[in-house]
Amino acid sequence: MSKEYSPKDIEKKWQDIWDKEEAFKVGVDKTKPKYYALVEFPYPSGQGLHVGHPRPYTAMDIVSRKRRMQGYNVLFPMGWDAFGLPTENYAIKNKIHPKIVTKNNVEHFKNQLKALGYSFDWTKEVNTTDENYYKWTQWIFLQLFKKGLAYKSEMPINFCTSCKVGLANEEVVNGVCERCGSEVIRKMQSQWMLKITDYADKLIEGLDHVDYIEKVKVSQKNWIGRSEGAEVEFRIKDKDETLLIYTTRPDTLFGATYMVISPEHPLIEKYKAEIGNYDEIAAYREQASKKSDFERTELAKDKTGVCINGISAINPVNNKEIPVWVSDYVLMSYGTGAIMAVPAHDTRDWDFAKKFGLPIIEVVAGGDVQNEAFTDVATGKLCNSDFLNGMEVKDAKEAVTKWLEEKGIGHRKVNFKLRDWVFSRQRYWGEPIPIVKCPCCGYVPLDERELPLRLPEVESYMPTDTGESPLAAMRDWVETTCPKCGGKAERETDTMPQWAGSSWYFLRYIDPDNDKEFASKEALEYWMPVDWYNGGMEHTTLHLLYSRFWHKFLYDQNLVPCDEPYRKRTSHGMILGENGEKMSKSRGNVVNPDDVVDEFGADTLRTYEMFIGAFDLSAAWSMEGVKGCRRFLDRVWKLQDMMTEGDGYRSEIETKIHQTIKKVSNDFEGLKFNTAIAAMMALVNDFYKANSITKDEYATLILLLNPVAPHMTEELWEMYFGNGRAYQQKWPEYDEAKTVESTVEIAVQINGKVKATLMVGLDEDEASVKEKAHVIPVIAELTAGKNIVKEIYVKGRILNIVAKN
RNA sequence: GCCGGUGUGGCGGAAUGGCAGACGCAGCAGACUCAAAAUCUGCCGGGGGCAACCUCGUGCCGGUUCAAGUCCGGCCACCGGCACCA
Repeated sequence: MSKEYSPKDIEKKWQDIWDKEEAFKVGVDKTKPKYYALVEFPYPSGQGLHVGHPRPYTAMDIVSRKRRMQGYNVLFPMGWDAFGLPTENYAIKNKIHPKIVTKNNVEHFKNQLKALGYSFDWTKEVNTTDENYYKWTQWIFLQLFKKGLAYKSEMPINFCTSCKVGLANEEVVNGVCERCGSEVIRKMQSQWMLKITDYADKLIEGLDHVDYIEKVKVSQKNWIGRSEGAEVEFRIKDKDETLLIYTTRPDTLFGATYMVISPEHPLIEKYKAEIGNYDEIAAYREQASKKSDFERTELAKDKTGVCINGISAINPVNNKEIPVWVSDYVLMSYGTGAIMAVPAHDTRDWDFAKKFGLPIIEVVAGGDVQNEAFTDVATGKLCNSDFLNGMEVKDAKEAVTKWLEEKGIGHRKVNFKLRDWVFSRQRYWGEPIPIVKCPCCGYVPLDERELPLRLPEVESYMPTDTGESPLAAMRDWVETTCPKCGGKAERETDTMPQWAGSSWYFLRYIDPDNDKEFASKEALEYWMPVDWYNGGMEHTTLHLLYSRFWHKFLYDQNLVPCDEPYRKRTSHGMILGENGEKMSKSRGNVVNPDDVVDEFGADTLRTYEMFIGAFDLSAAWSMEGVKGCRRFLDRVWKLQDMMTEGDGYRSEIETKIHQTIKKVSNDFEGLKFNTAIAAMMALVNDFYKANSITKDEYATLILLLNPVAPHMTEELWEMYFGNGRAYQQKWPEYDEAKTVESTVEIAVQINGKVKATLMVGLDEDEASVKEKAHVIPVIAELTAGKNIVKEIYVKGRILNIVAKN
């Protein structure tokens, strides 16, 4: 009898061996095909590894290990996205430098990851908070600045009235501060912005050339929100003034019965003197600006507004005079901040018109516009629209746009929902922005040779009362000289957002110790693009979009060899608590991976997380399920007691083995780890039924299972096969011809219902199969005296006899 | 409101339009044991029948097809994201 399977004895042993042998260290090797597998690097929080982390890591570890066995040179790196708020908050609370907090957390995380046996190349480890790393983050920022893609702008920020700090959008939950629950107001502040909107079209277009799961593509496209329409000028009556609007429905121009401008629209101030009810409008604007995000969403349905007295506009298509209103449902930040309102064919305009008794004119026939806005553009023809009458919406849109362009009162225009990226944070624990503000020269970049611009030691990490970064209090750091004129100047005190470091980390992995460039050309040429990147859906419109933007910019500067960074992108589902709810301390349903490893072993945790369900869907944790996976590994372990003297695959199980190799190989690539493991379980069950396994059969099983349960399979390999390590072996191959049985059981149906089964040769001809089927007593009986209308034979699967009375 | 996803046994979940429920969990029975646990073996959707079998069954209603969990049309429920984007 073999000794008992004891993960505790085995797992540490192999982790140490892999370390010592530098088993997964890679370099540029042009004799082999390269494969770059990437998982999102974690934020090293104080809580340590969550049971959700191992799911994507194990998945990509499996792919990496399999690819190595298939002869690829695989880069599978790991690092730390370590700047960020929780660390800073922890530092404030406990008066420990964030650097120390980060160091401790990273150490803890790394130990946990090592205990799970991942085949990361730890020589490529990066940490976004290392000077030698953020030096290059700053360097890329300077390139963006030099190309005019980084600029400073007055922007409203989210300001917590209680904490007195600026908050990122993600930190505002339902209009209140995520940390203290106090009201969040908008406050104007000068912010660094990145012009991601310049890349809006490229970011959409690039999606056509990459293999991302559809969900991700759709989300990114929706987020960028491209729309095609026209800008149209409306004359203001009795003034040498026009009001420019944006519309996606120029075809409905004849239905515009009033106009609406946003409360912040400059027109109001410009004609202050002529507006009869200026005070009323100013009061409305004041009220609108005070609305918190929470109120804005809550009150979204209830339209408010004020008509501007003394100002009216002329609809350019029919010269009709129409009123101009002010309402906060028109946003200054989109389009031109002014719209033409077509209540018959836009639900928001319809709501507004109904509330204020404005006329509703139908211009696309097909609905009942007095009762409901008719917004269907697919059906319906134009009416009440002069030269557009009778046209389809699409044709009318084109015709009227041409007409506007000819008359010089309008033109085609593409708009995006995507806004420029607010890149400033009034925080300590982030990359300092390498810019100096000089009273003579304006914003001046640091000389690249000055990088990295290090974070200074500060007394307090607390943001100041004014909402400035704690760096602002460091006068001796702030006060500097202008790199351009040498005069007195001040450093920028805002830092970069957490998304900065993660926007290019996959490039640094390639050549992490390079002090001349962020990575060498040669290494970039060899490794890029990332072949497969797996990460969370929650990063689709943030990290994933930001990093594509940076990468496209670097490509345009000739600094990287390809325009899209990731060839393939997949996403994993969340791991929920046993009760099906999101794991959280307050719900008391958190599972600690360390405990699972301790009780069952890392291989069991890995197997379970892959077996738990479809990889892209969320799945609830089950301790009973974990036990089942441990049982499976125990059964594989104990197969050693059933080993027979013979080698090769025995004929009675050969087909099953070839089928299993095929299924496991394909399922690993298709992220169907649960069915791959199920197939191996089924094979193991067969060995138990036979109560025997040959050496070669065992070897194949061990290698197939190696990517999932690397420690146990290495141990077994060493015990029985010895020749090198399991991870160094060739991935098992299957013979397509041997994956099919020569005789198969088919179902014989009558009128679609199974009545019997029949063994036939796979290549047996149809006539012979039919003949055999009709001899079956049940079939003969049921078809007796009936008219056989037709018989359908699907090779090796089914014979359906359609019989009628 | 818009976009996306998911609905299959007691549970997690399998099924290129071709025998629904693979594999696992739980449960039941047997073997081993003084006994229990562990392990091994077998059974395991509902209803009916002594039985061989019959019959119903993949959220709901309809359709296409020799054949539908799968395709089409119309709903419902739950989960996630976005949200006055003209």
